[in-house]
Amino acid sequence: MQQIAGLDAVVLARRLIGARLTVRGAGGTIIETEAYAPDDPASHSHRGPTPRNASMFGPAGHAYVYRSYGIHLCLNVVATPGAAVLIRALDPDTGLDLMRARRPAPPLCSGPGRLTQALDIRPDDDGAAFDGPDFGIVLAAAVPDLLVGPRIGISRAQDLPWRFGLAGAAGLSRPFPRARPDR
DNA sequence: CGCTGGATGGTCT
DNA sequence: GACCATCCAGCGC
Repeated sequence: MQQIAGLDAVVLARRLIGARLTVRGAGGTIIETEAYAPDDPASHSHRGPTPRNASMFGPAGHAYVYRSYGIHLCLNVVATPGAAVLIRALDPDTGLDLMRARRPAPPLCSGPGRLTQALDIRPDDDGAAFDGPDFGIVLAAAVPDLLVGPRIGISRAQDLPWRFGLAGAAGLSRPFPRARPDR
């Protein structure tokens, strides 16, 4: 995808807030992301390429899909080699019936595991292009007000403020500690 | 509200 | 054998 190719993971994580994500006819507005960098101890790419994280070292603008806690899948957008952005929450507005059928109990898309279930992300989506037939991303026309905070659910590099949210959005996976918008 | 523990499986030490 | 980029139900306040 031309607009996001080559962007640093932190820059991309910020730019994806407010963007529109669609997967096979379902989707909505991205309201929460996290950045993972190559030299980042919390990143799967930290120790170099492996079979699991191979797509993190593949083309930018493609998906990195991995299984989390043996149960859930998580969806990332590859940034630079070894760097990716985790999509943590969506404000769903398209294909709501599809999503509700896949996830009977709300919330639909508040959390990385929940949104992959609602969007019917599958393990073989790993490596798929976001400008391909199944996935689409359209960046926001204007830069929205962002919330910034530490990443969720990690045990290392907990101090890095690499979690981003859309200010005022309902449906964040968790509140941001910091009350004030970043800009 | 908050906290705790179980589910569940691949990856890495 | 340990460790998770998670979610949910159950319990106590």
